[in-house]
Parts: sequence; structure tokens; C-alpha cells
Amino acid sequence: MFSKACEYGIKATIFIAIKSYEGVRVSPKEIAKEIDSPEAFTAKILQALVRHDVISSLKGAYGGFEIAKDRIPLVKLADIVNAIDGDAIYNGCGLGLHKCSETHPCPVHDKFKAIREGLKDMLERTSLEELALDIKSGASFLKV
Amino acid sequence: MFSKACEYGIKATIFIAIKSYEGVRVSPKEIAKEIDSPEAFTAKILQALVRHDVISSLKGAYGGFEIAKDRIPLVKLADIVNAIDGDAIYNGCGLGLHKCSETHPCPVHDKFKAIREGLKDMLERTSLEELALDIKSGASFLKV
DNA sequence: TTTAATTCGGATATTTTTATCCTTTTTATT
DNA sequence: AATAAAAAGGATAAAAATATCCGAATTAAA
Repeated sequence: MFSKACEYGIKATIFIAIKSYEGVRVSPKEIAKEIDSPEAFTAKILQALVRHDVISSLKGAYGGFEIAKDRIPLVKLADIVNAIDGDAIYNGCGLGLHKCSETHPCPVHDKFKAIREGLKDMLERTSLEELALDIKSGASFLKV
Repeated sequence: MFSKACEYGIKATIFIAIKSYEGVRVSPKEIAKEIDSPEAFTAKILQALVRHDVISSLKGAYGGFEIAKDRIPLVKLADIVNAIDGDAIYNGCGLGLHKCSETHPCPVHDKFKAIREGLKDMLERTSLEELALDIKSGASFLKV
């Protein structure tokens, strides 16, 4: 459903949020260990998330990745997905037609529309905050 | 959402169904032209569909691909997707955890479950017959 | 039985995605 | 100002997905 890059990006952002609640910045090494991902590749994804203002970073000694506490409830899953995979998931045609529309629909246009909208809705409604709190409470897990 | 291979497979199967209603077999060349796909790659996908008994083929002169008329209403979108992309869409974890389950869920486990089940349901309910009839009636399109 | 038309299957090429490595830039501390 | 720690960014490598090519096997018809 999502690319590997996006999977890592979501898990990394959740971990950064948890650490940011504690007021500590984290390194790609620490993140990769926690979410069980390749470190260098994860670092690249973090760069993309910074560029898209999902998270922020501080270079140099005592630097690392963080996210402002007051932004955590405002960041939605959709923001993370969008920063990494773009909006193809919502907007692209299910069968790859270049000009798929109501007036020139692909064979699965309507059937997919419902699924897509459900997905879009879920991504836009789900906040980083609730995902992070579930991890903190032990209700969900970032690896294995 | 789906792989290119799967997109081609779905469109190819629909076209084969339409031609099979007319009692004529079709070649990869004709199919590729009709669905706007790379011919040789499409041929490989057709082989996979034959191996999984979604469609059937006849080698040699006057051969080609076809699907028995009485099977058209029985074949579901899910059969085509399964033959090409497997069942990762329904069963894999949304965030790539190896052991994602009710008792050890990833952060988006429940939210994805709903989407997944909607998708699965749709794929299992949608028949090749209705897709083919929509193309025949001009209600939907296979290319552009 | 020969021929022509066709799918099948293996080998290979290209492109995209995933992953790694190394140098440069930035920054807090000493 | 010097130093050490860290992200940024570019170059490269490996793996997977997409795509092409060609010879072998099969088949219907002449």
C-alpha cells in the first residue's frame, strides 16, 4: 500500500514525537534502531520530512531531529505520507489511465473512489498525537 | 495501490472477456494495443493469468487467449489481483511489521483494518462480467 | 507432413526503489 | 579559534519491478 520509505517515515516520526515529549532530540542511528530500519536510508527520509516541515532538525553538536510539542496534535498521517509518497494514492487512477474522470472513467473508477476516500479520510483524521500515545501506553508497537 | 503488472492484468482480462463473448480469441499484440500496454510485458502477465486459471490459452495457429463464457460472471477482481500481486494487499501489515496482529499491532493496525476489509470486500464482490459489460456499453474505458 | 501462426519460457536490459558510503557544512562547547 | 558532533547532500551500489528479445514447443490448416 505504502512504499518502504513511507513506512519508515511514519514510524520514525512517531518515535521522534515520543522523544520530543521528553524534550530530547534523536539521531538517525537511534531512530533506525528503534524502528528496525536501515540507518542511512532512514536519514534520507528524515531529510525529506524536514524539507516538508513535518519535523525539524538541528545540525551540529547536541543536534538531532525533533518536533515541536504543540505541533504533534496538528500533524496528520496524511502530512507524512504526502511528504514522502506524494498524493498519487488519492489522486491517481486505480488502473493507471492518464485521464480518468467521471466523464471518462476506468472500469473500477466508482468502486475505487469509495475506498480511496475512506483512506484519505482516515489519513487526514489520524493525528501523530494519538499514534504516539498508543505507543507510549503499550497499545501498539514500532517493530517486530 | 496496485502494481503496473496488476493494472495491465485487470485491463487485459476485461478485454479478453469482451472478445470471448464474441467467440474470438485474442493475441498479446491485440491486447496490448487495446489497453495501451507494453506487448512483451503484457504477454508475461497473460502467462501468469493462465497458470492461475483466470484465463485460458490455445497455442499454435488460430490460437490466442480466451475465457469460457460461463466463467465470466464467476471470475472476481480478487482472482486477478491474487494471481498477479498475491495477497499482500489484504494480509501484509500497513507499516511492514513482521508479526503484526491484534495482540501486537502496529500503530495503524485498526485504522487500516477497516480500509483493507473494504478493499477486500470490493475486490471479492466485483465480477469480471460487470466490468466487461460497462466497457461494452461505453460506460467505462480501457485506455487514455 | 510440412508450414505458418501462435503461446511458452529463459535470458537479458532498463528503470525505479531501496540502501550505503563519504565529504561538506553547521553548530555547541571548550 | 579549535574541536568534536551532528545533519545535509552527492555519488554510488544493490535489489526489485518493469520491459524486451529470441528460440523452443505446440497446434491447426493446407
